[in-house]
Amino acid sequence: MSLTKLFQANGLKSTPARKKVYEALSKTQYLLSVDELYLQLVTVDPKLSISTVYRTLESFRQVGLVEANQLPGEAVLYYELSHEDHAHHLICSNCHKVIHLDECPLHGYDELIAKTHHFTIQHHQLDIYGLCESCQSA
Amino acid sequence: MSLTKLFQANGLKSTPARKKVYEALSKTQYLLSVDELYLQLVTVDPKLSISTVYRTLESFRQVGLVEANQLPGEAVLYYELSHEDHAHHLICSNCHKVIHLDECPLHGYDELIAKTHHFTIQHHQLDIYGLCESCQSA
DNA sequence: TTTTAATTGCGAATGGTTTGCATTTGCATC
DNA sequence: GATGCAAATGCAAACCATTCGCAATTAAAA
Repeated sequence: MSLTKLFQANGLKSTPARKKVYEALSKTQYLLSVDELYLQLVTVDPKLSISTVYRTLESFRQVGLVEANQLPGEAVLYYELSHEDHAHHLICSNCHKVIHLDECPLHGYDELIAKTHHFTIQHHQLDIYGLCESCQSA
Repeated sequence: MSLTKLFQANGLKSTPARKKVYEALSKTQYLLSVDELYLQLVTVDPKLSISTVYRTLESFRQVGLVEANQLPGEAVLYYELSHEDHAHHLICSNCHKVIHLDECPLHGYDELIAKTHHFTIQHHQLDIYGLCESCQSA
């Protein structure tokens, strides 16, 4: 499916800025902040506005194309394309390289815990932080 | 151990503001934002500055007395007293009531995953979100 | 091609957090 | 208990990531 069709299928107009943002996210194995994304894209399109990057990511997020992640101790959000069934991550604290876990290590244990405490569970968040192979060497 | 001694043991002077912040955190079962904490304390001490609340929490955090939590979709941090061995939470999305899990549901499975992907693990984050009993009724 | 609503760029506004600085306050020492 | 000094505080200003208003541009349906 072309990007244009993907966007239109989600009720979004296909624009150069949106294509660039999507392509940048699809090519990286790292979580990217708005700033990182903007700095990377503005070199190609000097009149790109950072507002557009914010708005594009928010549009994408609303239709489920991207996901926003908060990293411990950092104020900014880090974005990645959505990967269904890949809710959990192995994240390099240093370079923000991310590996998607294709299985939830909890295996429903969260629901058991919630029930014990009379909670109605909505969702859970699990991320594992460490150093990736390259960052260990450096 | 008195609060004064607790603070001094951590290299912090014992001040009224710090006692108030600590007491407020020790009495609640909810995660509290800086603002919530400030609004609560300023009624007792009208000339308390919100800067002091920020600085107090940051001092506490640095010596490990409190922990800061980010809630999904919220920009502000939520604080609680540190509970050793209670790294994971059951958090009510509505009222921010928190229940501390006294066991890690991963049981070291995170290290196994990390090893598989050549990551050196540093830490992980696991929080379960839902509605507490009171918020389910309401 | 025309029309219309969505998108963009730009700059200003926002809001949570931090900082500078003068004042106050713990608390160690006398 | 009085004194001295570094730490803590209050206040206002600064900061900075993010959002917003608005006019100009552009995608895409008619």
